[in-house]
Amino acid sequence: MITVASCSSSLLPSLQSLPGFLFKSRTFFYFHQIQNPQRFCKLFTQKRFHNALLSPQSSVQFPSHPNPDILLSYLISAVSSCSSISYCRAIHSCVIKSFNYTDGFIGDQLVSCYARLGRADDARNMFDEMPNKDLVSWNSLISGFARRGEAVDEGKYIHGFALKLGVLWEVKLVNSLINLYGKSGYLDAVCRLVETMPVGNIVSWNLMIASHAQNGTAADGVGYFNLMRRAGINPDDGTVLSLLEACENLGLLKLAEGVHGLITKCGLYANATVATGLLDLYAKLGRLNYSLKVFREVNNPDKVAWTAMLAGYAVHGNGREAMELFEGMVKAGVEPDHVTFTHLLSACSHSGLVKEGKNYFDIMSQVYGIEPRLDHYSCMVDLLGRSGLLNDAYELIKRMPLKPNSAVWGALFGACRVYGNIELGKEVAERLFSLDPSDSRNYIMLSNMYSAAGLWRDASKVRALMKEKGLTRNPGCSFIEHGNKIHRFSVGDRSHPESEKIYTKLEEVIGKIREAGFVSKTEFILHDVEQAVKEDMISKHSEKLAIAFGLLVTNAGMPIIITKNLRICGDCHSTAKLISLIEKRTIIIRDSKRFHHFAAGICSCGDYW
DNA sequence: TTAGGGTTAG
Repeated sequence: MITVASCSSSLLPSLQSLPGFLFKSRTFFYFHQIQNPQRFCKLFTQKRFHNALLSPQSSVQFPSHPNPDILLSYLISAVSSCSSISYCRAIHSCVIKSFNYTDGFIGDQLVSCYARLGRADDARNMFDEMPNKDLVSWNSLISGFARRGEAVDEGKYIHGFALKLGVLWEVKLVNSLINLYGKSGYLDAVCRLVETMPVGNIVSWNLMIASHAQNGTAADGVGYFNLMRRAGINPDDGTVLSLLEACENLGLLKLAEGVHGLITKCGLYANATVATGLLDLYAKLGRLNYSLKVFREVNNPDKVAWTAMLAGYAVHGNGREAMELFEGMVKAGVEPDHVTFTHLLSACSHSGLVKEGKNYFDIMSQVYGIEPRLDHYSCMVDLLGRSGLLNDAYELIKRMPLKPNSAVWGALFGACRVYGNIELGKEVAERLFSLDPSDSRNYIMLSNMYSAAGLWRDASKVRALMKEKGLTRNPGCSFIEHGNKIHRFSVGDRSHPESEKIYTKLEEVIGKIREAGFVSKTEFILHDVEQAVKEDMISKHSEKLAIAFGLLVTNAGMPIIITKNLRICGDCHSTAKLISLIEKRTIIIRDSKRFHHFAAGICSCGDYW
């Protein structure tokens, strides 16, 4: 039994002699009597206690206990499960003050807690305080740095140290280092380490696949998988998760289907992490129907699985479905969290559901006790801005208690561009320039805004500023899968072997839509050049070339799925709509922000691109 | 009477 009592501070001395745990919130002191440690541990994972412990005024005191190690151990495991950095710090200082535990397993646990909470520096400080470090301490520290993903120097330091200590060939340590180097973009070091490694295990293989997937050589990662199979090693959940990551980076649906088959064959489908990873991948590859199929096959989907499906609906612009899914989630008794709400709000915004989005934003804090974060604010600004409520969006930014970041201002900037509000756009652009002076996208967008309004002089000033800062435009390119290969196109690209046919097809299709009365939206060209030249440039945009290629190589009735590295341009957007109508094709384009489904002359984004 | 390290999905 745990008894929880709130009392005034005058009762404190008498309570402190009891075995229990004491903490104070802003107004009350609470005392927990520990008779059943397991329940005690569970208690700390409950949210109502987090709030008290999380408040800045809270402090933690330990009354006497027959075995303080046990008490601390419970506390620390509670810390790691409640993911609270302030609580972790409170325990840390208490450990130092009251018990002076700076080594042994208590120290290891704290290093691990900090590492798992992503606090590499705190983990490092704790680690440095410990006089006796064992392998577990080392591994905990490395995993903390790996999570941060920019720790090559620390990796080298630890690597050298481990060599000196003669513990490098502990497989878990090597794996930690592979992970650290891989996450830090240091693939060379990964390969060198593995070449000299006496013996690895399945985790080492999985990490090799993941390291390649994360560093732009996903095809080599798949190669490692084939080597692994030839070596007679059976894949596990970690293997397929690494492969799913490789699929995402290669963008190959065929490969994803192969991994899906592998998952089924190896009986890994029951693993919630694997199934969720698969459904997320299908959504990212434009196959929302496959995602839904996987989702329906998951037994008792958890919060993450529901949210992954919701995120799929959101990015494809299926707002109503997302809302229904959310209702289903609540009905199933699964508690949504801040990530769920981010995607739900984003779904509302991508579908223009203003009233609904506002309502979800309200109930998020009022019903679910989730305080809005920056992501939620940028969704709300996008939602309001998209429907033309630019002032409301701006007011929300002024009112928000957090310091707006570039995502929040960027959402408003996007709305300024769509609604041609140059005055506000200029102001917002200044904010973005000061927040992120080297992000060329903001300069391009402002310049485009001026160009669209015919303000050529202002547009060229922005371009000059870009040049002065040495910023270049990230070249746009589009990708399309065909015959187990990704075909890449850039503007005016003639490098494809089928180039002649592609241009002929493109001319034919554009001819058809011009006959239907369509005029190129040449305001999307940055430069102030002759109309004819503009039309020529814009007609060779990478997404148009990819569409023409898709029309050539796929059968009638098949959807054409294209990925673009930047936002789709307005002219390509209109062209894709008309092609979908004239050629009777579904065209799906994933740009850097969302999916556009073009069918029968309309786009799922409702023309707010 | 209990706890720590390597891959791990939204």
